[in-house]
Amino acid sequence: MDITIKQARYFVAAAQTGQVSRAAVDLNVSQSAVTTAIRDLEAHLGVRLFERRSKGIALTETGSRFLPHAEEILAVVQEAVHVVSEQQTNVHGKVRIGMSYTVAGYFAIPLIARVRRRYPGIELELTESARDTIEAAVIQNELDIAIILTSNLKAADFLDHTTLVASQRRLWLPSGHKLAGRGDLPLSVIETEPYILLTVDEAKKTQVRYWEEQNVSPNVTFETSSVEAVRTMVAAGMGITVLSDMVYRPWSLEGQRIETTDISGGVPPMMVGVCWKANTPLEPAAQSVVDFLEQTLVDRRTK
Amino acid sequence: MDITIKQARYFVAAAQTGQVSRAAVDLNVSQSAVTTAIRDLEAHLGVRLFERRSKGIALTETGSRFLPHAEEILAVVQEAVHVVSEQQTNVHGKVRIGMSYTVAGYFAIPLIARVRRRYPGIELELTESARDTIEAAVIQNELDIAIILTSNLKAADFLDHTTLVASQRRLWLPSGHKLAGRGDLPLSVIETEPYILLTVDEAKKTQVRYWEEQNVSPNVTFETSSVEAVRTMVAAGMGITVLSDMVYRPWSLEGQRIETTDISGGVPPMMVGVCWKANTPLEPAAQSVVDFLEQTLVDRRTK
DNA sequence: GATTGATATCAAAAAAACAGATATTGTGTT
DNA sequence: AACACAATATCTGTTTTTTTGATATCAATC
Repeated sequence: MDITIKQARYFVAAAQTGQVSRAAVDLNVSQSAVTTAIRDLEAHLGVRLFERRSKGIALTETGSRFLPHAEEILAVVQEAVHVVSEQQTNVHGKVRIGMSYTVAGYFAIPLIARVRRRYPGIELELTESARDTIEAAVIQNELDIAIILTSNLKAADFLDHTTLVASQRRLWLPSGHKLAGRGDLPLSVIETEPYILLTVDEAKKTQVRYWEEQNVSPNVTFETSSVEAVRTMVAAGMGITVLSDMVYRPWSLEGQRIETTDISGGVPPMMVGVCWKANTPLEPAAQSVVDFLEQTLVDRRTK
Repeated sequence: MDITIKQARYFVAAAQTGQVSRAAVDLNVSQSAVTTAIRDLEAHLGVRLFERRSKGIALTETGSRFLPHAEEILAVVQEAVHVVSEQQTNVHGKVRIGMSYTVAGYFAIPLIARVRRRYPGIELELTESARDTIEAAVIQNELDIAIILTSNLKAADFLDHTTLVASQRRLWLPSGHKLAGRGDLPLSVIETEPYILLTVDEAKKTQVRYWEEQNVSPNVTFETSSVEAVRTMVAAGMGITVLSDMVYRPWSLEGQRIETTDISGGVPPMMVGVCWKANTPLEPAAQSVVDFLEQTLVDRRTK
């Protein structure tokens, strides 16, 4: 009548390890328990979640759509269990939070929803806008905190910050591309392959920066501000790109697979963090939010 | 090792009906199944979720904190199951959404999180601000849609809308108040009892409006813009108020109980809806979001 | 075609959930 | 104080589900 939390947990473990047997070891149960849990889950949902391969399993397109939901189930359950053991959080007040667009879309909103449930006494006021605008607003006390990319803070002297996640940048390739599955390619491959450049937020500026540092000039054949467009084009074999794991999904909207490969020679990860006005103590409510975000993200795998 | 979805479902049913036996009937299981599920859940969490009373059960403070989380678990599970059965939603584009503060805090954010998971190809841009500002922005094409109180739209001629929820307004009383448990009191009781007035957003204006319609002049002893402050003051016996179920919680932050009573003679419910520029077809992405919101809210109890 | 490294299947055992009957509890009434 | 009433709690046997451990199967590679 219903899927179970256990099924979700086994599914997530299997998806993350890419192997039923390894997931079983991690979960301290037998391999057959995981296999049957996944089989029952698939039967219940009426879809195939994994492709069975000789080396393990790989998410189907449906499976990769289901994965974030399954993770969300586990997160929500954990949070529900947690909330009752905490003594009442009496913090209240208003916290004004700024987020840049990509961060909001791929990262912050689910966290914000959790903050709201956790601190019912705190009123949150959210704003999405460009990084520069947000930095300025924090400095002018128009925002209390900001969740933004912290790698290249402009007003770094006037802002304190902590990092929430460091999301690895990897090379995105269409499935079956000649470079796929090699691992540890040098960044210079983007000079010979057609390159799709994402221009949203400060993605372009960041990329240009580390190209220059490594003296690489990519062969840009298309620029777009839409992550989905990049995904579609890469999947269609129109080019390759380098983007962070935070925005990576293994399938394009059209259902074609996208692979990733590590890049050797140090492409910096994308740093997302929370920042606030330097040398100014935060209001208790804002401090609670910052603490919660740090704490929540500590035991999260960098994905 | 884990709570189960079934336990969450039974708990929610019991909390909503206020009776284990009634919940059991609704769920088509035996009363003992519900009782043991709740007992196991309480044992697992190590807290008491209900007070057992002769007429049924009532949430403890901890239980009422747990309830929204349990509901969230069920919602997330339902959504996870739903997402795999849908064929791929290819909609993409950008949708700019405006929300007023109260709506964002108590209603919209969890929905927005769901929209994001449901339509990964849609980029959402969120803005919170005052109702007037949002209406203007929609008309000037600076926002695509707005989630706001629709009872008193200012620019109603230029905006189309559909209602998402109608949240009943009820009288809030401290536990043990002489008027508690009576049911169907006339609105005129607020003339004799000290009244706490919420001033956030347009709450004040709305209240004044239906006071005038019914020729009632309340005995306002305190005004505040914080819902939590209202809750605390009512719980502490400093006055009573009339607010919608959307912002109602049975316990104050300090852990004191708040009761509600129906009001006879037609206090209008709070209408929350989504609106967009009249006579202008919505972009497909925005249309999808509107459709999703309507559809999601249809089978939700008006709480 | 044998080996390796993975998943799938099967049957028995263990654990969990359920229904139905009964006990208990708390309120209000007489 | 005893009783009736209306609810929840507990107990027991049964059914269902999950797990395990052993074995079968499959695909790639040597």
